[in-house]
Amino acid sequence: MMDDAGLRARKKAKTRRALVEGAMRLFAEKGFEQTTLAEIAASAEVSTRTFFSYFAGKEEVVFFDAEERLDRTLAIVGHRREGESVTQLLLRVVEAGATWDDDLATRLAAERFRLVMTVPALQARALHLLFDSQRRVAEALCAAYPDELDSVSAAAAVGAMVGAAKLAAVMSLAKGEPYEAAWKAVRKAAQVVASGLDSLGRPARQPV
Amino acid sequence: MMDDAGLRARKKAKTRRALVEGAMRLFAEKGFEQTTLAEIAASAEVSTRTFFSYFAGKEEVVFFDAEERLDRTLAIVGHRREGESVTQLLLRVVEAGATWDDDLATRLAAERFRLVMTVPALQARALHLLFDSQRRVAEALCAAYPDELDSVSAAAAVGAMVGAAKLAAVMSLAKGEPYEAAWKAVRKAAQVVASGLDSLGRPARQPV
DNA sequence: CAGAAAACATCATCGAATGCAAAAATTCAA
DNA sequence: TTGAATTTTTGCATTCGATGATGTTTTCTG
Repeated sequence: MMDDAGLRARKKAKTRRALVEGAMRLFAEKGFEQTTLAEIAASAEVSTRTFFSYFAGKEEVVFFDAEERLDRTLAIVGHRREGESVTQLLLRVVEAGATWDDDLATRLAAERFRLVMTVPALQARALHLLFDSQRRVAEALCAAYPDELDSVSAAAAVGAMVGAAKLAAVMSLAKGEPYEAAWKAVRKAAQVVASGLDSLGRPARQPV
Repeated sequence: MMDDAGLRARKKAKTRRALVEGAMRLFAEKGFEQTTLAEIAASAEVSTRTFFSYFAGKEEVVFFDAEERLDRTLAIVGHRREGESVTQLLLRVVEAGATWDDDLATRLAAERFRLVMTVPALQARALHLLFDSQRRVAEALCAAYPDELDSVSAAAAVGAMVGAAKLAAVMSLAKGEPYEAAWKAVRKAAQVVASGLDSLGRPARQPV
């Protein structure tokens, strides 16, 4: 249907935004599980019943931009550069994970991260979303390199890269290190995976 | 406290077992979300309230042996063999994931797998458990190779290996391949990670 | 057997989630 | 502009998972 014209669509987008902002504010103020759906709905001036026509559940609000981000990642994989290797492409995907061009997402990034790290239900939801994304990315990668990758190799590549990046980031941040250090850890992890675990004990290869 | 003697402990173990078996049977018969806690509790002849003193929630029943399996994995990492490389140890851990020595777990393995693949809530829970396990394993690995690994490298290694194995297994099974093929895919994925992603697709290519 | 401790049941409550039908808002065509 | 047609919102009822409080039964210890 029409994408942005129409009062209806605009109002819908506005309500969605209001729900996200209201919910995130409440989560920050009084905690995720302490915030009830009734309160979230009230903060956007809709009924609790209406909430569920925007989000499937309380957790979904926190990941309001997940679909959009996945689409962008799939686009990167789908339009791979000429002569680019699988590894190079995946490193570029990891790198792209750092960029935000969405207002709302940028503003809420820190609070979202804090929530995901502290609320078990959100942690589980985040991992599930990430997992589904990996599957999609692996399929796209397989399609992008039809002559070089079978589906299992593609899955292994994506799983390894994302798995390493994820765990490296979490371990770094769990030690209380700042964002910058965490990103450095992610890049290092990606490099290790790219060049093989066997390179771990040995002197580091020349970084890219 | 005493470990296994005592009527109390035996009865508790028996009840726990009854809850697991009853729940899994009901899940198989009528589906996970169609089964209520009241029914599960009734199948083991306890009150619904008592159920929660055995499991934190309906999903936990399905992963009744998670803790035990993690402990065994940590034991492997903790007692690494003389001269064994990080990669070799991790490959051995992956391999050990295939072994079951628990009656109950063996009998319920197929149904459990089917459930996890089809029920979103269980998928999320499984990923969360796996993630927490990875953190613990990464820490253990770091402790086992204090001279060769920092915590980020250990995290990257574990994340890469587990991530690759997981995604490879799921992709394989999603294609309808049998267990044996899935395990082959897991081993292949582990090998790819061990030798580096760059080894994918192009047999003879200079490292980055 | 008596007292302590653990496990359990009963009762009550809260919140998330869903189905349903009525009401309101928006679109579109005449 | 008016009046359907369609979409969105809402209120209500209900189901179910989860938790707390409290008293009772069962098991353990001496």
